[in-house]
Amino acid sequence: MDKPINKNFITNIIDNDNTTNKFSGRVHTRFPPEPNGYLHIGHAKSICLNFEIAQLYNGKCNLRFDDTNPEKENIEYIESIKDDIEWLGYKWDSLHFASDYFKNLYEYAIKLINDGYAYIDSSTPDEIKQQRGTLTEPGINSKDRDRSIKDNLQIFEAMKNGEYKDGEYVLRLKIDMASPNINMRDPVIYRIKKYKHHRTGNDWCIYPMYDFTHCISDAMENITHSLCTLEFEDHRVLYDWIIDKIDHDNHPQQIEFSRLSLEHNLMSKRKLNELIEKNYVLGWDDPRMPTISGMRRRGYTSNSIKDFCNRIGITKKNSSIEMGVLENTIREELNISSKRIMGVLEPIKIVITNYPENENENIIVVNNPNNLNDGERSISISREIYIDKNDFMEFPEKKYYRLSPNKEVRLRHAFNITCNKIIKDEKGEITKLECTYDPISRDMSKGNKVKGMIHWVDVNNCVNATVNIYDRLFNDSNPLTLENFNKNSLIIKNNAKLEYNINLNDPNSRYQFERVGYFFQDKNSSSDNIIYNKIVSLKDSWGKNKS
RNA sequence: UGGGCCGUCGCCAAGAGGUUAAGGCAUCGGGUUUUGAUCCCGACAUCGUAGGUUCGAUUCCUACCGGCCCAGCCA
Repeated sequence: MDKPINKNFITNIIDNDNTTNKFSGRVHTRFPPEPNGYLHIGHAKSICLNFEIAQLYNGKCNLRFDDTNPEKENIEYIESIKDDIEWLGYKWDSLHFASDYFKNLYEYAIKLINDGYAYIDSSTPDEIKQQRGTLTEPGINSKDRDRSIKDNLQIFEAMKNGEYKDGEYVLRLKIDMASPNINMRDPVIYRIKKYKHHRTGNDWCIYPMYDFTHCISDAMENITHSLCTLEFEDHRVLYDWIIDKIDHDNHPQQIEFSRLSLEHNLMSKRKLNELIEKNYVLGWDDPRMPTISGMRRRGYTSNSIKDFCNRIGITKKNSSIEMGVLENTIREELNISSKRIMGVLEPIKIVITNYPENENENIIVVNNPNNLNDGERSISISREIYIDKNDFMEFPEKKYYRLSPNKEVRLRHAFNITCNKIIKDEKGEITKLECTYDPISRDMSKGNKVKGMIHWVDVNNCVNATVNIYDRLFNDSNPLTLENFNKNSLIIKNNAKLEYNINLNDPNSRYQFERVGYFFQDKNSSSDNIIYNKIVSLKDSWGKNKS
């Protein structure tokens, strides 16, 4: 997707800012993740927005880790986030950590104390909660609200020096306990937390909170447009209040847009982590996960993810995107870019009784009928082949036009066969089919016209593989808990037979297994355990009508 | 019930006083095609409701209705 980002209400705001010269024509965004989990497709929406906007306006986009809560954050997450952004194909203009600003933040806090805009509170968390009031009732002032500036300064410094225990004191802004906006009721901006930080070690035992940190970090980085999700709308007045009170000359504009939600998925780092902890999935990069790393492992391309983000748009409306939009995006790309091969997921053996033994023939076929530049390959067929179990029905339902007893069907790229005999084991399971082929039908124009065409693989010229078939993570379109987990979200086909032309040494190539779907080699695939993951099915208007 | 937002086709989403109310996904027809795929053609909304302003409103105003967010020393 090299086309530019679609215009949206945010680009409209920027266009307007540019005409009024609000930021002298500058556009500088940032993507500010907290390193407390892996990035998911919802983050991709934000990443694309921020980076694409910077690109569109010849501006800049920073990557800044919002690492103000050492208890939840770690280096593994930082590395994975950088890795995912790079994989998406974006380059940040500069890399920052909120923790780099701890000193500045501390100094700004002192300024606010000096100016009478912040005070030290010794209230307990419970007292603070009580005094905050409710949605409909105003809060009441803390007993410490009028502590002297001198005392505030002295205690704040002692807090920093580690002289108090966790929770003993906090620094709060002095705004308005009666504000209808609860965020303005003297928010806590510093807490004591004697916890080793992944970057600053034990340098600090007080840590600034989001509301105080984020706006100042934006201002310091010269950000112009601070894009965030809807739940921060109520925080914008506080954001503006702080920038005004510290009197910073760069006052970024916070603009909120709605989060992405994808049907049949969860988009909460906490719950995704729970899926891992409770062994519903194998890890952050499990191909079923809506994480960037999971989708990458499954076989989604970075372009398809960017294209998807562009298609869904940016608004302030809460919305939920159907899986079909995502699936169609990757299908559209892969239809053009991926070579076709044949692959049988659940094999049934067919013996073509009138085909000579110990012989085989090679057939030249195009790699991608929708992209002839992909060239041709040679496939092999002989007396014994495999076809997929669901391409045969002993008692065919109406309009089933694949293989069934005494019916003729065409083998893709080869010739027509007719099923003459079903061979079953003692349990009644079909083990083999005996068919005859019509030599004349090698020439399509000469054989019988048949409606059905199925894929197959030569028994003597194929590779064994395990194929993972994925389905939606949750059955419910809007899962709220893990209870609705789809137990069939992973079905392992461990006896698949793939056409020998598949290039096992090229882990980056994606294939269409004809009539089935698009597949990608799993990262754990090896020469003695070949594993492919289904990225997405082909559309199937027949199967769909049945279920 | 305080405050902040949102409401255009099944799902997204343009449009901002006069438009045939874009486009994508989905769906339904039909045509190519021996991948039930792709591709191509066609069908598919009067804009949450009710009033008002106006020659004229999805676009402005008012009131309702419906939905989301906020009472962490999380972000």
